[in-house]
Amino acid sequence: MTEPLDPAMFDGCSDIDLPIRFRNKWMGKILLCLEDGRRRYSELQIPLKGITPKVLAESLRALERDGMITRIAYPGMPPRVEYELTELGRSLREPREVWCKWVDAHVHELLRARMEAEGDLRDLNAS
Amino acid sequence: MTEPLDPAMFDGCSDIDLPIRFRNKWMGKILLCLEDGRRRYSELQIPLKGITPKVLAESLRALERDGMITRIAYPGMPPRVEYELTELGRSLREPREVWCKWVDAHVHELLRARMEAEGDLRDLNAS
DNA sequence: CAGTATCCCAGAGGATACTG
DNA sequence: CAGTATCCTCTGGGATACTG
Repeated sequence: MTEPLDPAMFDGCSDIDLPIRFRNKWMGKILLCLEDGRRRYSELQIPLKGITPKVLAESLRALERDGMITRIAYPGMPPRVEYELTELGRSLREPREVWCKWVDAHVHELLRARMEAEGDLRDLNAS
Repeated sequence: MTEPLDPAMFDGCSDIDLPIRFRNKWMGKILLCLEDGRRRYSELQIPLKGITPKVLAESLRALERDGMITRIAYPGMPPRVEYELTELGRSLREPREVWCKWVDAHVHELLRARMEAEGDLRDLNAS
């Protein structure tokens, strides 16, 4: 039989808890957008449909603080700023791709499960 | 040079957007707790230090709706309920481990980056 | 034991307008 | 162009008490 769970199971185990910053809605997309080269602020806004300037700026600052990206500002008018992945930021590619592969492979099961759950709810409401 | 970013970059690309449910604070830990066997509700509360019954119940319902776990209720008094990973739930192990390995390998760089950022802030405040 | 039922709050994220 | 500044909403998650 399975052993009892250790109360200290996660002590010193930052592995699971740390990625709070990656629970950010846009992080994954921003990182992906930067994966094939430097991008300007305004360039990022295009594929990131719906992101507001405030949220994009905040997300970029957070990624910068975490050492995931570098901000490169060119002096002059009009301003020109580019963002680029650091080595650390680039190293995220592998885990992200593994995750994406999982989703590709299982998204249908997941959606089906959710739809069945919805169906059950409808049944309940109907009764 | 890098090509312009496609405005429709994420169209039909659920890969990045879908895991909203996994942005849940406790999902990773719950899944991990279930990884080596069935667990009772009360057993889960122990390593998940600090989780409230409401949040644990909500998380379990969500995981169930997504087809990640199964709820097994034994009739009788006092009640006894066990949770178990489904095949789908078990398949999450690999991506989770890849992610954990990334954190293990890079947590120091991340923490150092954050501390440096803090330092910069202090410098600013001091000036 | 395995949960609900209530109430509450911080903070993530959005809308809009403005600026060096 | 590359952001700030404000204001606002919403909901994930916590605290506490109660129950079949």
